[in-house]
Amino acid sequence: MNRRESSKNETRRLILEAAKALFAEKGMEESTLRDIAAKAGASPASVIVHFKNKTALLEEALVDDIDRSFSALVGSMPEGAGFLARVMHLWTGMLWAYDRNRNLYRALISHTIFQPAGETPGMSKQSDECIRLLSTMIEEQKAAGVLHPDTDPFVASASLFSL
Amino acid sequence: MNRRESSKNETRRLILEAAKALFAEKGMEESTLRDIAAKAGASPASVIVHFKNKTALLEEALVDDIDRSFSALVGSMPEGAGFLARVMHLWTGMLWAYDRNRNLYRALISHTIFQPAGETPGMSKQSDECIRLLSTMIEEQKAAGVLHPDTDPFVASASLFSL
DNA sequence: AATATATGTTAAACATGTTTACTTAACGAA
DNA sequence: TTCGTTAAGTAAACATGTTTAACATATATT
Repeated sequence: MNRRESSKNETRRLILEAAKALFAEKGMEESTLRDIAAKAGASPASVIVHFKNKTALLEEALVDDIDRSFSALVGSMPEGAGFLARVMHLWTGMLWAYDRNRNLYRALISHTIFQPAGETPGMSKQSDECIRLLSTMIEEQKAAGVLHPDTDPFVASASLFSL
Repeated sequence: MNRRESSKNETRRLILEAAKALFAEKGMEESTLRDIAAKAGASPASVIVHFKNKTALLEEALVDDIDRSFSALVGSMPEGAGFLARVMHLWTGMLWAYDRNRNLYRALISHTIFQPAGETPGMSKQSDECIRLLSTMIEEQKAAGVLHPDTDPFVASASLFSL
C-alpha cells in the first residue's frame, strides 16, 4: 500500500471514529460536520470527500454497529436449539441492537426512506448477508425434513427478514 | 376583523398559494423558501413567521389537498351500495389522491416520521375526521344488523383507517 | 389629537451541509 | 536526481433553512 493510500485510509478511519463518538453522544442533527472534522483533525470538506454526505457517514457508522452485533449473535447462536429458537435469537438480538441506538437508526431511516437501495450500499449489503444466512438455515431445515422441500429459501428468508 | 389581521391572513394565503404552486411544479427540496417568498411578494422570514418551518408549510398545503379530495369522495359516495363498497370508495379515492402527489407526500412523511403527532396538527386532525366518519358508518351497519352490536366503532374504524 | 403599545414584516445575520478552486506533496518516468 | 502528473486535502465560497433585531404602522389609551 502506498504512503498516500494508507494516509488516506487513516484520515478516513479518524473521521469515522470521530463521527461515531459524536453521533452516539449528541445524535445526528446535533453533530455538526465541522465538529466531526475538528475532532478528527480534518476539514469539513474532507469528510464529504471521504463519505459523500452526512447521511452516508451515519450509514457507515451504523453498518459497523450492525456488523458487530450480527457477528456476535451468529457467534452466540444456540447450537442445540431448534429452528424457531435460532431465528428468534437473531431477531431479538437485532432488535436490541436497534434499540441501543434507536435515535440514530431513526435518523438514518428518515433520511433514506423512499430512496433506491443503491443509496445505502452498506445497509443493502448487510441485509443481503442476513438473508443469505437465513437461506442456509432454511436449507438445513429442508434437509432435516422439517420444512417442505418445495420451500423457496430466498423467498422464505426474505419474508422472515422483512418482519 | 382588523385591518391588521386581514392583511396578515392575506399574506398567509399568498404564501400558501405560492408554496402549493412551486411544490407541485418542482417538488419540496427544489422549492426554496426564498423562491416561495418572492412569488408571494413576501420575505423568507415571513414564511417562517406564518408557518413555523418549511415542513409545516408543506403539511398545510397537503392538508388542503386531502381536504378537497376527501370532501369530493364523501360527496360522491355511492348511496345505494353496501358497506364494503363505500369503504373501498373512500380507500381507493384517497390512494389516488396520494398517488397524484406522491413525491410531496413522501417528502412530508420522511420529514415527520418518528415525530409526535403534535408536530403535524393538520394531518392529525384529518385522520381524526376520517376515523369519525368511519365510526358513524360502522354505527349505521350495527343499527342495520350487519355488524355485531358489540363492535367498538372507534377501534374498528381505526383498524380500517390504519390499512 | 397625541402618544404609547402591540404586532405584522423584514433585512441582515447565522448555522450548516455541500461545492469549487487551489495547494501541496507523493508518485512515476526521464 | 529532476520534473511533470496525480491525488489527498483544504480554505473559501455558496445555498438555504432559520433566527434575531429592528422597523413601520395599525390599534389602544390618555
